[in-house]
Amino acid sequence: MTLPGAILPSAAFPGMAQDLKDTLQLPRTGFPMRATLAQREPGRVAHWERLGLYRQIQERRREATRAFVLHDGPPFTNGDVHIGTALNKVLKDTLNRYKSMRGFRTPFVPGWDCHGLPIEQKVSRELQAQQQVFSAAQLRAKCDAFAEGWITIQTRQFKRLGVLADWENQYKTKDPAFEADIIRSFAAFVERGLVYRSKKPVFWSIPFETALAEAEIEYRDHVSPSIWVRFPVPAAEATRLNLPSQAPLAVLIWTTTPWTIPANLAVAVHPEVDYSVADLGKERIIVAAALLPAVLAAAGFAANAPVLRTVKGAALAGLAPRHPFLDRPSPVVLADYVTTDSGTGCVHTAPGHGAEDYVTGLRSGLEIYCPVGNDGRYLNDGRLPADLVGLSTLESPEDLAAKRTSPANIAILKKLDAAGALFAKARYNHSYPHCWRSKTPIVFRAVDQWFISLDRDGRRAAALREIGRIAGTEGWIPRHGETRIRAAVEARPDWCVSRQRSWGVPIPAFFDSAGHAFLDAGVARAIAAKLEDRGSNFWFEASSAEILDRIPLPAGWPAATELQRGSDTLDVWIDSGSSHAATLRRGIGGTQWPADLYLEGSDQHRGWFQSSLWTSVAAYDAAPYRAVLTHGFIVGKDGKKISKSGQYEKPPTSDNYVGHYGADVIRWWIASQDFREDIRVSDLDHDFKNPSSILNVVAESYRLVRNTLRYQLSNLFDFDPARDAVPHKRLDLIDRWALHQMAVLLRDCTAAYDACEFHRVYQLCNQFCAVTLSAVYHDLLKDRLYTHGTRSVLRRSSQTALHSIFHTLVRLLAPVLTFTCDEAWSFATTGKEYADGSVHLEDWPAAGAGWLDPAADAEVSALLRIRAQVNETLEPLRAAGRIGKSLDAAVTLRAPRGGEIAALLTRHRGALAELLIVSHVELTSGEGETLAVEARPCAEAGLVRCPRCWRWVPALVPTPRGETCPRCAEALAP
RNA sequence: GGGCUCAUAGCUCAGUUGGUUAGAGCACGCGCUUGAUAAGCGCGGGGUCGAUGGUUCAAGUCCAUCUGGGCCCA
Repeated sequence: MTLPGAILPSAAFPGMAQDLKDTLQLPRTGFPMRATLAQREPGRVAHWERLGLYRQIQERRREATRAFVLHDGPPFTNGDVHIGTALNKVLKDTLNRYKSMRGFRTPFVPGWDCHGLPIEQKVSRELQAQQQVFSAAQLRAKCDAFAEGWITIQTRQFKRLGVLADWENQYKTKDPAFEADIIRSFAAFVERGLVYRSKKPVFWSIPFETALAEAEIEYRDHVSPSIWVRFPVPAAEATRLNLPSQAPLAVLIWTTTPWTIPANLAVAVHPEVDYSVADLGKERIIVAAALLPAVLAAAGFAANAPVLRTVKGAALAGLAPRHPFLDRPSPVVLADYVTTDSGTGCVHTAPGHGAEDYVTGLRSGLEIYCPVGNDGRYLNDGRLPADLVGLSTLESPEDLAAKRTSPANIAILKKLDAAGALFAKARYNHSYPHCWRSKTPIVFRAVDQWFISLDRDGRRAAALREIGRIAGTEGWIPRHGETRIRAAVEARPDWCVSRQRSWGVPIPAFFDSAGHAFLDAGVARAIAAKLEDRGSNFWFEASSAEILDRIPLPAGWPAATELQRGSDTLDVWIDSGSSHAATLRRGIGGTQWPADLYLEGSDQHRGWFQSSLWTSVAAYDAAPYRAVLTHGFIVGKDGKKISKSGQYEKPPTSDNYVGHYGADVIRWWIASQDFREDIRVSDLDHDFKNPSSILNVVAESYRLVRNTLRYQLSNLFDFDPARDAVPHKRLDLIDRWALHQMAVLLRDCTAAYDACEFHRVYQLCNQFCAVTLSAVYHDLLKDRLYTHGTRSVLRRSSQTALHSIFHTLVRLLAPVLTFTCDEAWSFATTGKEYADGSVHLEDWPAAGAGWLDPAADAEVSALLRIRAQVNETLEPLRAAGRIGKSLDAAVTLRAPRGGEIAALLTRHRGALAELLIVSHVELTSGEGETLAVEARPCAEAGLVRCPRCWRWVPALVPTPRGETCPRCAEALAP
């Protein structure tokens, strides 16, 4: 029936073609090509929960000699898991899974950071909106419920990402036992004598008598008195610094908060700025040269006052002008933040009333002086004039409505005027911070705070020593992490740990009626034990006597009944910084101290890495981690940050990304980029349909890998390794080559995992699947897998290799593609979607004996270079429509006579057609220097096409199912 | 403004101690296949290596300055 030289159109003989097709060993698998991850992954999450996969993995490594403890940094419990948080958790999960497969015991206890202002503020705003009056304990209960709600949600979102963790033993900073350990961490600082009391300025709401956080501030337009004030320079002082002394001389300052003048302790100037001594006739003033005209204009002077001297600010340092109405000097100090944008260039400095003033005060050894009480009134501290005592700095809503300034301001203006110090005054419109609840202007005032000294008892030196020790074992990854934390630790001022908040861990301090503070490590520990038992609300609800009941008080303490408990809470950085003590030290969930690794964003050099280091160095004189690995931040496709909400229609939450792409694609994306630098992501709006967007490219790559696994699975449907495996020595050359490539990939990927360079795993595997397997190995294997009979040794040889490669690859990728690999592994081992086992319970793959085969690699690599040349030759034929698939071509290879290529080709004469995926190869020799390739359609070479295997052969032979090539006839034989 | 850090094809990454015409995968374009088929194969185009200046016989690689990002401070 077959006409020689003609392509058999299968459509003309559909029955027969179908008949023959049925004799092929075509791929078979239930593993779906379409992943539909977003729909199907939740099923596997539930499956893993049923299996208790985390427990099973821990159980399997229970006796492991090596442990890998990755200590989880707690995310804040006030919203959905952000894509950046997802990145962090997935990196941890990937590493844990890898280490577990490598044989490590990998307990992973997840944690939650529950306390803090953002939650307290959100909750109190809600209560406020409901017009509810609430106690601290009530507010705390609401905050607790709020945090708990988000823990539930975030847990689900983390699980959805495929993160495995010991959720039963998770730690929460709000748990009583954890809170107790926070207090014990604090007690360790107390024990070393590091905790002291000092003042620091805070935003203060007078009506509520409370400190405010930045987030509780609203900026509103406000009219303030703007005043220029003389600080007279005594003649002797002027002479001392070689300034004109013949007429009255004054340093001129400018301020919009007259009420802070009584707290003035210095005048700050910039060392590099030029200052003029201007002669106004009756007096001389010192101001920044650049601001002289503006100052003169403000006071109604002509702009042409003669300048007697110009000096750098640095030359004024140490000059001691007098306070305008108090009997004390106000020395000139230097400060870099002084500008000549406004004012006089001579900055009124009250360390108790301003952030920069405070820093300058600390640096210059000034007192942090604040003569204003909680109620906003001047205190009777024996240093203020009697007529000021009791005056309020508050501008009430009535004052504001009447555009009246505060009683304190009015009094100060009068006082300055009376003292002859008021050079000029004006009304000043500006944006000024107001309390979000009372809508009144806040004041900045220093209040007593608890501080931790970082230098006493050699703690800073100890921290730096630990940083160096970790660097010595290459523990800072990347290496410049050391520079960063070292700079942070070296530069950090003493740690202000008290907060005037409710939603936090109470500072176990007491006060007598005179306001003296009492703090003791032993008492603190006893209170920790009590709160561990009764919950920390006990502190807020009970009396001091109840709190201190049966707690022995140290010598020198008043009776408990005379004490009042403090109301401050601890800085939340102490909370999370105590996590190593509250979990690792206690061996929660099988963990141990110190951690092998902390893995967080690089911002934590100044945050958690540092706070953990301080608490640990205080308590144990050692760092709580052996190594610290940091990742960068997620940025948009333009390289700019995406964290600002509102930029996108859909917020960049983990669920939004997972819902579109599936967790495995997100995990594949996370693996694809070098996370030590910025990590780019496409958005969910404009980029969703763009095939070139980052996530769509990654999704495409995912499909490639998935199909590669599917090809292997589907061609192993009739392969039983116990029955059909071919010993390695008897494997066909191309199969040995493939196993060699697999062994190399395994070696390289293992090294990449060990170095936490997942992007190399991505690149290597992508390349391996796309080129080594799909384009080369899998493509040329189709002929023997589909058309050789089940008795074919070559087919079994290839299946042996495919089986090994599949089981290696699926485990190699399991730490990253957790869902897909488990699914593929399940189909491979049971033929079903879900199995009782899991790829995640398997060991890390090992290359079989003989897999590394450089000889086979060299041979096949050389042949593949020839294949590339053949493909190039074939392309014009295809373009001209003379051939379709490469199997339609007959090729002549003319190698240089007696050369290496000729020898190579001769050695593999029998395998060339299959390797090149052509029907016929003819070897000849020629004189040229290089290999010459010629190709023509098989039809023109007098060959006929076998309707079964589609190869062109010299002649067909009859079979019961029609004519086929001799090889197919043999395959069809019973 | 300061500390740390990054910059190689449209995207993600390689580029060893400076040494041939700077590579890969994906994406893109043009074909093929229809027995991996919402798959697979082939071929191809595409980069003044952020900019400028310098060191050198030779610079993506070393140095300086600048520009533009990121994190942390101020």
